[in-house]
Amino acid sequence: MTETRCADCPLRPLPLFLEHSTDEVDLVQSLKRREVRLEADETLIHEGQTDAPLYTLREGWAFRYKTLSDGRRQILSFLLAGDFIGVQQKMGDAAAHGVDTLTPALFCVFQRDSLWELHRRSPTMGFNITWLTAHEESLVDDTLLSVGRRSAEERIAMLLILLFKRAAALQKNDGANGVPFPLTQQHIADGLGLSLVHTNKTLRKLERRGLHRIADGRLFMRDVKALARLADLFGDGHPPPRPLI
Amino acid sequence: MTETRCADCPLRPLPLFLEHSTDEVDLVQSLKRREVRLEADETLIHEGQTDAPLYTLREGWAFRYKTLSDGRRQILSFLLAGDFIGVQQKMGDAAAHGVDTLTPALFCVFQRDSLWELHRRSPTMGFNITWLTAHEESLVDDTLLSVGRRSAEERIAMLLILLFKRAAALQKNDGANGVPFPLTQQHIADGLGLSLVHTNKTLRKLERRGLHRIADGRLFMRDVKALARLADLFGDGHPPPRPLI
DNA sequence: CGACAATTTGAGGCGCGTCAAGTGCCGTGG
DNA sequence: CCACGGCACTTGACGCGCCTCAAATTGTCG
Repeated sequence: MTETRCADCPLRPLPLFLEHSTDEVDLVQSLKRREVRLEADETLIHEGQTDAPLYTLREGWAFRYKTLSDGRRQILSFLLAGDFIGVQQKMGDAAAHGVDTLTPALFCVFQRDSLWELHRRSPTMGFNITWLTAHEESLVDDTLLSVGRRSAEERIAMLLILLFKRAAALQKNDGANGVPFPLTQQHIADGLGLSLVHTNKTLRKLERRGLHRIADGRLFMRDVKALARLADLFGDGHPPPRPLI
Repeated sequence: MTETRCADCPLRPLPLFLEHSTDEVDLVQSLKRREVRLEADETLIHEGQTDAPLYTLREGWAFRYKTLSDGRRQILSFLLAGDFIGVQQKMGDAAAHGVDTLTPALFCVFQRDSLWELHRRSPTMGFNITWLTAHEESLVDDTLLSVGRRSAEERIAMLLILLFKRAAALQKNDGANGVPFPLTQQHIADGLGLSLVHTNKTLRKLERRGLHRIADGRLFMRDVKALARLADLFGDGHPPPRPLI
């Protein structure tokens, strides 16, 4: 099976992504080692694994998570095409979190020290990476605000809005026909610090009120205004990220 | 009042911090604009403020937070000497979170675009910054796990351990005589997604069990083992960060 | 000594967790 | 073809952890 060259990366044309010089693309190409393809519900990085490489997510959905020793799990963030994976742990260090797929997914693999190489050979790309990393943190900040201070209804409204925006930005039609939504209610619960049962009851309540609809693995927004009001979003949440490549 | 030169920065000798070439220190010095000194309970960055500069925290304690429109507040992370502030927002963007002081504090101020300048002129420092940023995120990850999945007792045990370690790393004596602890119970509550009242009751329970003691603005660890067991820390939590300069 | 903030404690209630069952939708195999 | 098991989703009953309300206590500073 032949691998995609970075120059032909299907993500590049998306309006979301930055333009890069051919030099920059060549640099990234030279650092890329291989690709990995996983099915849904497989794990890319085990919690506590050492020396995990760096990845970018090319296709599909995944998520980062941590678990306590008795099995309680917290999902830290959801990963969509274009996201960066694994910057968090310093070389030689144990991974602080696991990464599992939600759908079949394709990852580009980079050696751990190519992070340094990238900085050295292209400060521009290096700068973009720190910005991307900072943006990732601000997503976690948002989730922390939700989990710490929002009610179950508010948390779910927030999650739906944010995921819808991110997913819609990756497709042509701006989500008018809904967006793919591969999460189970268990994932939603673990992402929001709720129990499965309460998540179900709250989702149904919002759906019965006509705020949204989830069916056949797709999410449809029925009343974004009402959801945004619930989530206490004044403006429009976050501007979309501008990932590398 | 005369300002400290970076070469004489009192933080540099601490074992926690990386060594840097004189070139690197000179570079940082050239980017530094000025210093700001605040009292306790003042705000350095307002939520939603645009074009906030970059800061490093030289002395004192502070914290990052977000609030909902009805006043509910979530503290995202606590800031100690050596921490970096403000990488999160892209230039020209509104600050996604506020920053307040807990104690009198001293900040070094950098222009917003010196982040780019630093990357361009010293890839090494640029690399360190992305790593620092990633480390900051992993702290937030930890808090998110606590707030989402730990009980009140467990959350407080976790917070005490982590703050104790960070504070102890900044002083000579390894915390045998306690460490400074300027948080009020309201700060603890807002950092852990708890109410003030419940925070108080839980703190007292742990204190009566002899696990810790807070008095006169200092924190003493009485039974770290028990606290670590409560917090479900197998190893020793996180390795200390290696900030710039 | 009075004002005010931080801490402490009690009483009562609600949101969300846990337990338990049931439904619907597959995919597999007899 | 239907029986079957498994998984996601759904719903009800009940209990507990944490929230809210209220008030007292302590310490600090003018």
